Amino acid sequence: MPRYKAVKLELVRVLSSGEISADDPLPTEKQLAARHKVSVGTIRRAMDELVAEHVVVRQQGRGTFLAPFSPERLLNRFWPVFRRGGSREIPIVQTLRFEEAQADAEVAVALGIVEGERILRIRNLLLIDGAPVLMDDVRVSRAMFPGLSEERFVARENTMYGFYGSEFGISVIRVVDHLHAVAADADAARAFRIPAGSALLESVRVAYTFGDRPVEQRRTLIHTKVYEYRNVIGGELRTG
Amino acid sequence: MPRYKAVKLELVRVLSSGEISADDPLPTEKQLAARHKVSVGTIRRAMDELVAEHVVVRQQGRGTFLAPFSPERLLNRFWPVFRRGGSREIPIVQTLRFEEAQADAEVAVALGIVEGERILRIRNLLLIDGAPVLMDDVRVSRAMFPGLSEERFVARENTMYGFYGSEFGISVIRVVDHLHAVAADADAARAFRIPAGSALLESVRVAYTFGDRPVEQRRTLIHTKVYEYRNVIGGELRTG
DNA sequence: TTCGATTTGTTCGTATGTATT
DNA sequence: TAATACATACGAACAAATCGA
Repeated sequence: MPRYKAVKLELVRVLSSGEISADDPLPTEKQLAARHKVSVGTIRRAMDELVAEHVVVRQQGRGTFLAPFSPERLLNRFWPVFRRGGSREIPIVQTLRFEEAQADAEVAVALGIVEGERILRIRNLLLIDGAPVLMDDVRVSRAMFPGLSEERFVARENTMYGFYGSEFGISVIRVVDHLHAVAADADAARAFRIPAGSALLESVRVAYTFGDRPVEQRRTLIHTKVYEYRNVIGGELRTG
Repeated sequence: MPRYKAVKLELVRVLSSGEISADDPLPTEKQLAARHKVSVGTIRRAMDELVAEHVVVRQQGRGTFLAPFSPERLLNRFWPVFRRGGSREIPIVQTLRFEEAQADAEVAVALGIVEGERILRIRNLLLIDGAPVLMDDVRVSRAMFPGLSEERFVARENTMYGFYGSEFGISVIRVVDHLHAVAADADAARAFRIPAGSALLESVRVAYTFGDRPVEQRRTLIHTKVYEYRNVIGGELRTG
């Protein structure tokens, strides 16, 4: 394995340990080079990959920081819902349910826990311009979020992933969405004020943190009459 | 603008001109460095970005090549349809219609042409394991594909994007999918052998080549009973 | 098969520029 | 202003893969 890969792995290990607060910088290039006994160029090579993967951000003159948990960045990265033909809009979240439960077989597999283990189940309704557009059903391992209560959850001033990060030191770095079209059941029909049987977009998502560790499983129903799920493949290229 | 960016732009310009055949390598680092009067390291910096963007591939000892039009690579990159909970499967394509038409307002905007301009309209049914899973409606500018006939199209031994590349020198490098849930109309119901009104996943895609030039607009209906559209955000990170 | 030339991959070190504190 | 930290650029050396003589 090349040295820059080894350095990168070690950096990720440190970042995922939660020892680095979101606000203070990592050691400088020179310090890291000395510590790992490699040249500054090798540190840069490792850092360049971490930047490309949105794990860290670097600022000239300031330093290198863990990618921030700001709503702006997280929405931009993990919120693929847009007004049809238009831009992203910020939803208002209503928490409908917040309860403890036990993991069934499917959730247990998704979260990498054992069946019957305690989980939290959170249901949210998301409104844009007063109209219900999304309905969320989130399941997380109870053990991964000690001390999380409904009060703290609804009092958060951040996105859910930002909340995971700032309050529990858990960085969501990757999500996998499985998309299907489904017919609205009675619950969904009522929530979206549409006839039962209407077509809805269903997203079953698993979010991961470092080391491929699952953080949450989330089932989302999206009313795509006015909004849509937008996916860009190859969005990196910006060569006029 | 940094010099490596300028070099990169120039490289993209050359690659998009179609002068580089898919099989022969670009000039070597040393040659490019001499030609652009920069160091080899600067050439590498530009190349690294092009590799990250899947525009070129590099092989130690061989050289640098335009990203190949192989079905393997293109399916892996631009085909997000998987068996539910399973892996990607290769569909069989039936071309149902191949005809000339005129661009309506929506297509004209998507393809960056003027309303009424001649287009090709291609409808395909895609089957996996004998079952119809997708229905495609593809629209491309007639002028962009001179000499394209139904015979050549159905005789192709490649994916459509591979065909664009190998026969017309057009590299698809980015696609934007707009996903909605819709109710099956009579046409779709018949094709998929499902009741009219069933929920289907609709993808409206625009594919782009270099310089943000649109290549095709494609409306796809997906029967997500057994298959699904899968989207990974942050798939770059592979740090155990 | 072996060998040598070619080409990219990795690592090092240095110098200079630019943004931040 | 001065010190700090990242950004850009250059050059050099060696390693590893490829290919043809």
